[in-house]
Amino acid sequence: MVRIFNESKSLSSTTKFLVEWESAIIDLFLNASQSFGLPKSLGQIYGLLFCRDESLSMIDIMELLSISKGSASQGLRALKQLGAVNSVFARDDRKERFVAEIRLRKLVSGFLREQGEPHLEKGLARLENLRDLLDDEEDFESANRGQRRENILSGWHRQMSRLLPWVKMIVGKSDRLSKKSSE
Amino acid sequence: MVRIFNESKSLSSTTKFLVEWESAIIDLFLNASQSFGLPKSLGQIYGLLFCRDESLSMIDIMELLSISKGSASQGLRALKQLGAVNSVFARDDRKERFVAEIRLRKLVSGFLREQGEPHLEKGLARLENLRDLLDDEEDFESANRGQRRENILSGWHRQMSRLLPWVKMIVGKSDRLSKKSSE
DNA sequence: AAAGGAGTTCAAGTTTTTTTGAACAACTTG
DNA sequence: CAAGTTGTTCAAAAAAACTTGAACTCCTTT
Repeated sequence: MVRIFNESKSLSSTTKFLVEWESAIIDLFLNASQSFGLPKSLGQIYGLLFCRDESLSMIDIMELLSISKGSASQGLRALKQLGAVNSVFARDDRKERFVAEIRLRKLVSGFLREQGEPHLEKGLARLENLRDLLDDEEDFESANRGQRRENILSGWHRQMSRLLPWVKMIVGKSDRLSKKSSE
Repeated sequence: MVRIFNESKSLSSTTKFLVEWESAIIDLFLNASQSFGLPKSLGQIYGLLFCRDESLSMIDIMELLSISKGSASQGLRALKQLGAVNSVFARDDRKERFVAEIRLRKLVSGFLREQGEPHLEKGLARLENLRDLLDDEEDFESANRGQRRENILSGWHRQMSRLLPWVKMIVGKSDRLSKKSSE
């Protein structure tokens, strides 16, 4: 009984193959993903969800993209972490289902939060470490040169820290304006 | 005669080993390089040049970093391409010598020019290709869904294109303000 | 024009990253 | 609670990226 229900639902709502333009979009995201330094599979999975109106289960994704369970599981976890996909839980169904986040503002801020901010923090720790090393430097010339470099790096760090909020703001603003056409 | 001159010059101006804080900075750039999706050796080379006041030849770089001729050559080419290092030609010397570009504005705009803009152009080409595929789509439902996706992607493309000039501007502005401390 | 230095190229080797799939854990159902 | 489903983990395999070094080009010097 339940089985019949599930099958009929799948047939009615989820096309079990990719049409040509969907493959093109998936390939587009695959490339984009790599240029952002993320694994290909993240791009593929996101691209697939981006194409579909209905939510997909992990198994749908594995089958449509011909990727392994492991890739699908890890890819979806990373995408959730980035805020690029959201889970949907349908009652009557034990499976978790996924949809793509299509608000650019959310995508960008998730990316900056997960990829940008950690690097800035790590950079701060490294600068502190550098200051410690400079305190121990005996040679005056060298210590002086190191100090000048430390100043430059501190300045860069400050400027990059200031940049991130602006990026979020600029993308966010345009996003809200263009929302009418996509939602 | 010439040999003696060159040797004495090298000894007086270029320390033939790395001090501790220099290694720390080189390591910092090595990591930064990777998080920007660039090869490690680019970061190492840039980091070394960043530390030194005097220009270095390719051979100096190979020796100080213990990297191969090939890496040094390719790394320096990529860094020049990015605008992150500049060549200096000393007369009396056939070797090309290099110095690091330390103006953040230049570094950021070079990076965006070489990494950001090409991706935006490629994206535009892909969008055109996508439109062609959609024109050929027979199924009405599918074509309609594809059209909605194409609209979203076009919007994103527009917004990202607008973002780049802002980033250059924001970093450029702060850079000019903090210039007094580094130059 | 031979010898030598500076720099480039690229096929082969090395390292790093990504993907796979089998084993496992957690839950439901009959 | 045995059997079935969903999803995670991680060691090993595969793929991708990076580095090396020998061969080569182009200059300059003797």
